Amino acid sequence: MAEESEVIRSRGGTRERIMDIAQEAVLAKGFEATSIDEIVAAARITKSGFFYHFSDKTALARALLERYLEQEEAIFDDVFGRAAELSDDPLQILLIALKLLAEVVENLPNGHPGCLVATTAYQDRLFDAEVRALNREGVAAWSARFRGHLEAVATAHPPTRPVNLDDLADMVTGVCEGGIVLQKALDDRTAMARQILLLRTFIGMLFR
Amino acid sequence: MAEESEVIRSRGGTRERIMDIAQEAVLAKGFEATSIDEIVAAARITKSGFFYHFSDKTALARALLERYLEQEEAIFDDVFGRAAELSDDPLQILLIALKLLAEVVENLPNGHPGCLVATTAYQDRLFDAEVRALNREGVAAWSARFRGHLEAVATAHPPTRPVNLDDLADMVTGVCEGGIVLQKALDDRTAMARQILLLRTFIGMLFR
DNA sequence: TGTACATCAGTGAACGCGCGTTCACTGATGTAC
DNA sequence: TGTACATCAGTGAACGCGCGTTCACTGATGTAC
Repeated sequence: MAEESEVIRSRGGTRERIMDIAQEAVLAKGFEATSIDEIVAAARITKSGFFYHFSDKTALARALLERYLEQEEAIFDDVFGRAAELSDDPLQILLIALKLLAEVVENLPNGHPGCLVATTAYQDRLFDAEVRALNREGVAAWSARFRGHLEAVATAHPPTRPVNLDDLADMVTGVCEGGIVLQKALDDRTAMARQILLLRTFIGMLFR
Repeated sequence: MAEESEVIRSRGGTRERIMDIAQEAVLAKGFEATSIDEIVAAARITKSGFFYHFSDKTALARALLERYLEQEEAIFDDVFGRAAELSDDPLQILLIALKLLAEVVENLPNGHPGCLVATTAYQDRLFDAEVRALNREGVAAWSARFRGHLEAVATAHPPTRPVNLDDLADMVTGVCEGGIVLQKALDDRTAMARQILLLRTFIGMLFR
């Protein structure tokens, strides 16, 4: 019975497995409270095995954040890409993309597990300038993307009230971040999707 | 020269000083990364002095969160109280209150230092059911307050589009939380106030 | 007003455990000739 | 096809430091009679 849990060398997958386990723990307890011991126990390797993949614990933090930012970019590419196939109007594309985004986060198994950008921001004294810069640039890239779409929308449909498009672009990120905090604090896995849909309603009102 | 830093027993103020120091550190590094050693060094007492005021470290977490929730309630009492003196119309009261709230957070010395509810939510596996319940009830109380105001607004000024008032009430909290994350991640101390003012614009549009 | 006792707000020394990190080593797979 | 060597993906044992917590004690202030 102990034999069935024999070691299966998962060729090349160990690093990703370490990161998956670490990310889940970091989003639930914070970075410092997540020990290498608990990670390697869950990953079924030894501590030295961890240090083969990461030179030290801060290298894990950097790798986690880099991977997370790439994954989020991929999600945004996906929803805006699918939206662009369904309409030619910039406003419709944005509204469809926000609807798709709400669906994506709603359909995650246990709701959105948390944003690594937010935990990093709330623990930034733990990290060096490089990680903080990565976090800043990650959020700035999201805002730049949304800002681009919003400019196209505003050109085709002048807003009914004067608004700062930079602030509105930031609000897309902000409502997502706030939605996740609500979700975690209220223990309500639907909060984030509902917040995104409400922002969508406001954007729909503004540009018509 | 070493003599001038003599011990001044700050009658009764030590506990508050411990909590001020701890809160600043918790909002910048997380709870577990904030050591009792560093707190007592900054507070100029010994470790045993800390344990005179708090039975253990989790008692500090609970006290911090309780105090924070009370302080936030006081701020909301203040802005809605001042707003109610300036108008009789529910919509105007809400819009004035949001403007005052934006001013309050903008005028904090270094911007809003961070929300303890958000850090707690992002580290909830560190805490027991009591602290998690406190956090949930704190956010629920904010939403209930906003929801009350929104009902009065909706009665006097029917919304121009169908919206769920519960979601909108949550959004006031959510935009604040998201604004703080943006502020920290982008290192831009004005982000939170601008997000609140943008939400105010949307609310103004919705009820007219 | 004086004395006895209680409470307040801490001090100082010690504790064991868990943490991140290092280092010499290993067995399986890949590559060159 | 066989052999030599290099690289990959780890293992196992040990390290010292910092962490939260405990415990016996203390000196100043407050209260009862």
